[in-house]
Amino acid sequence: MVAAIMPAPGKQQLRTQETQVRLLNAAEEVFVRDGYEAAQLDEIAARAGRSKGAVYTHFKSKEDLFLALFEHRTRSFIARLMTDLEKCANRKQRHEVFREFFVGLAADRTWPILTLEFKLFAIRHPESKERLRRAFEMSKPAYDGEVYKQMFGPLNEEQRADNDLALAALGPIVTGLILESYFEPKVLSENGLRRILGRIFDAIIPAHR
Amino acid sequence: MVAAIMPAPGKQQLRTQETQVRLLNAAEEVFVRDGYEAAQLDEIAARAGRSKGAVYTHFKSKEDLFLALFEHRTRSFIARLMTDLEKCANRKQRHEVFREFFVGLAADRTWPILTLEFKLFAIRHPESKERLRRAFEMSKPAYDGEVYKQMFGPLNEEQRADNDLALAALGPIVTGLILESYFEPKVLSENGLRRILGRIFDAIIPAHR
Amino acid sequence: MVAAIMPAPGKQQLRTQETQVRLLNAAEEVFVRDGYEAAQLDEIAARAGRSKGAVYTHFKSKEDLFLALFEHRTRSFIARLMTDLEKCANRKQRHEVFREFFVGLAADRTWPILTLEFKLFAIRHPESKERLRRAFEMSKPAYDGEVYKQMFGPLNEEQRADNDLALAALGPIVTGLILESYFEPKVLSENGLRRILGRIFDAIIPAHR
Amino acid sequence: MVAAIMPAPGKQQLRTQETQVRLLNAAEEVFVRDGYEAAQLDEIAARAGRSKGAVYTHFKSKEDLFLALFEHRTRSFIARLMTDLEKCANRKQRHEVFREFFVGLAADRTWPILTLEFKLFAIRHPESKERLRRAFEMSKPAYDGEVYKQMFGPLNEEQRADNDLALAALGPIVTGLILESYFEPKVLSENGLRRILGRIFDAIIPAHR
DNA sequence: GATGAATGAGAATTCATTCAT
DNA sequence: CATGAATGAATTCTCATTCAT
Repeated sequence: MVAAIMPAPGKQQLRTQETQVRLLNAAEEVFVRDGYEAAQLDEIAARAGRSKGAVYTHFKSKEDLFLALFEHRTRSFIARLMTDLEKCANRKQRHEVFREFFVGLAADRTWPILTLEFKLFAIRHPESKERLRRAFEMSKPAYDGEVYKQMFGPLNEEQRADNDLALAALGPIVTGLILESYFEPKVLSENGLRRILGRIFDAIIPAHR
Repeated sequence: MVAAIMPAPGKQQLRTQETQVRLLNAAEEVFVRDGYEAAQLDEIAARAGRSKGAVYTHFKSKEDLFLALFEHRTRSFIARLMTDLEKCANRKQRHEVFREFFVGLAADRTWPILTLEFKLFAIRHPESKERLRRAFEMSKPAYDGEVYKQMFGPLNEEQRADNDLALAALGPIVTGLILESYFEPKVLSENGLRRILGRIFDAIIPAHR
Repeated sequence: MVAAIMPAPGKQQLRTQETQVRLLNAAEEVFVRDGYEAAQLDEIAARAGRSKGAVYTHFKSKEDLFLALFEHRTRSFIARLMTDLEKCANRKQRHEVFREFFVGLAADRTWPILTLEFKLFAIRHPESKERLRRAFEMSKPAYDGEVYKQMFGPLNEEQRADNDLALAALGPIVTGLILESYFEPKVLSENGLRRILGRIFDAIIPAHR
Repeated sequence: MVAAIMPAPGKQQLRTQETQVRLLNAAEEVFVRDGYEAAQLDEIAARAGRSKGAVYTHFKSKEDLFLALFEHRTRSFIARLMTDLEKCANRKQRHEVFREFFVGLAADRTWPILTLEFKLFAIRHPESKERLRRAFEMSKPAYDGEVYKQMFGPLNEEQRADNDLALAALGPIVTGLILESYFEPKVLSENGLRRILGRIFDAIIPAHR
């Protein structure tokens, strides 16, 4: 949409854009693998096929890169979820799709671990509060407004509170379990993970009534 | 009982012991607050009222201190759980106590976050595999042998597998949720946390039959 | 000649090169004055008019800087000797020049002490064997091949062995005596040093036949 | 002789003395192997079967231990040489014994390397001048007075200067060559070392006239 | 005299960040 | 826009030295 009102990008701009994308992808790999603190800009740049300096052309600092990455991925994540939900014809289907979306998070640790790193960062860097808050707001819209109503129907106050609590718990539960499955794959295989996630989902998210 | 066969500790030994305890306590505070990477030995020493060098009298390195801390706390954790369970008269009580123990983890983020840091460390430092494995083994005995049988009664193979899966999931779930409640206390209050933990426990751990 | 086929070096490259040279010169001063262990990168950097970090841009470690310095100086040393020898018209002149080269080492302690430090380092850091060996090989070519024959003429096996022994002894003898003359300049003045070096040379290196 | 005027040492004193000896022996090993700077009091103490603290009961500092060691070994060295020389019946024999003593230094690197370390230390620690001077004086008496005359006979001024020069050179030459033979044993074997030392001795020390 | 816990002044090294080219 | 040399603050770890026991 932004592109629509802009002139076709020149070669320079394409390169710039490509660099951004490469840097973000490389950053994701490295931040997820090593954690925010241990991640080195050097390596991120190298993986992106760029030099350290290029990072600073595009991002103000390590922190900026990290937060930009999180914002970017959050946008995609939400967009994906919304797209999936919008395709649904009725509440039952939406419930089904949402459940599968949740259980399906077991398949790739990238997003959950990135989220984990982000929250640890947020807790430990209260200085950056403002931007963190904004980044975080971004991850919520799915639960507000129309979509919400369409998924859960009309709820009284208590039901609504319960539901919100459960929704807030879903992400963190995946994150905790993904980490565990990565730590002890034998005990918590991807399949086991899916099974337990399903059970939990069914226990805390009220089925389509 | 150990003390009975040992000579009264001299002043030297008392001081040594006190230093150890102080260092471990300080380390816990700092590692939990800042994470392994960002934690500074400097501050740990200062909080313990000792000099940087003293840390190295007692621990080989930052990593050694971290792992020693985890081992120490794991021992206490398991011991506490076992003690609680041993006081129980029957299976029903044991189930009750275990449930409360689990839900009660919501009260203090120290242990869950320490566990989280440990697992992140383990995943990211495969070099230390051997010691990590041993540290981790330490956290399991509660689920083996007598106690296990006394808690869950005789189980067929499938039930046993299911149960083990659920048990393995409990800790990570608390960790994920504690982190979230710390990150967004308004959405996930301690009380909300307890409620949702209870619901999850009941959903995945078979009730007393 | 090399310059002829290379593009004129940019300012960047010039500065880089200058930094290298400055660092090596500073390193030489400090390593020779203080010895490998006591030498501080801090001071080397300061003397070179650069920051500590700059050392690490050019060298992997203190050890790397030290060995690079030795390699560099060895190359110069050998090149100087070879140049001197190549100018000679006949064996007698070569013998003369070689003798003067040897005796002339008395004039500056830098090279002999650097050699001394290198050998002490080599003996005490067997881990670095491979690089040490290579560095050392570099100091030998003068004694092989053409030049050798041109200097000493045809030798039978025993003569050759004797000659090699004597050649191997020359350097260490200078080193030992330079150190002594530095330690006790009154007893072993530069002049005395030259005199005794001459006598030793004449005793162990067969004169022009 | 000192013992003669002292009461028989009590057990305490014996232990004290043993500790001293053990510490000096351990110090010698470690200083020779690692050099002054890299030598660790910890290891010296451990090798002596004592604790770090014990070193400080007997010596004021690392430097003190090092210098005490050098003084001690110098005394022994001189004593050994003097004893050997005193047994001789005539000048020719003395010359012979002295030559063998010199050449025989090839057999053990301990003393030459200790001397080397001492001289490097002296050059690099001019603060300790006074004590260093005294330690060094200790190593000269053999060349003064009676023994000297008995060895070399009456010399005119020039001969005397020449002789002193040569004598001053002997030690440093051994040191340089020992180090080399340790660095490159294949090129400079112990035997080669002896041969070359012999040649040099004969070239610079006037034969018995 | 001997011990070893504790100190604390460094040392090497790392790495985010800057900036001239 | 991209590079990478240079910076320098920060951090872990070392080790001679002290001192209460």
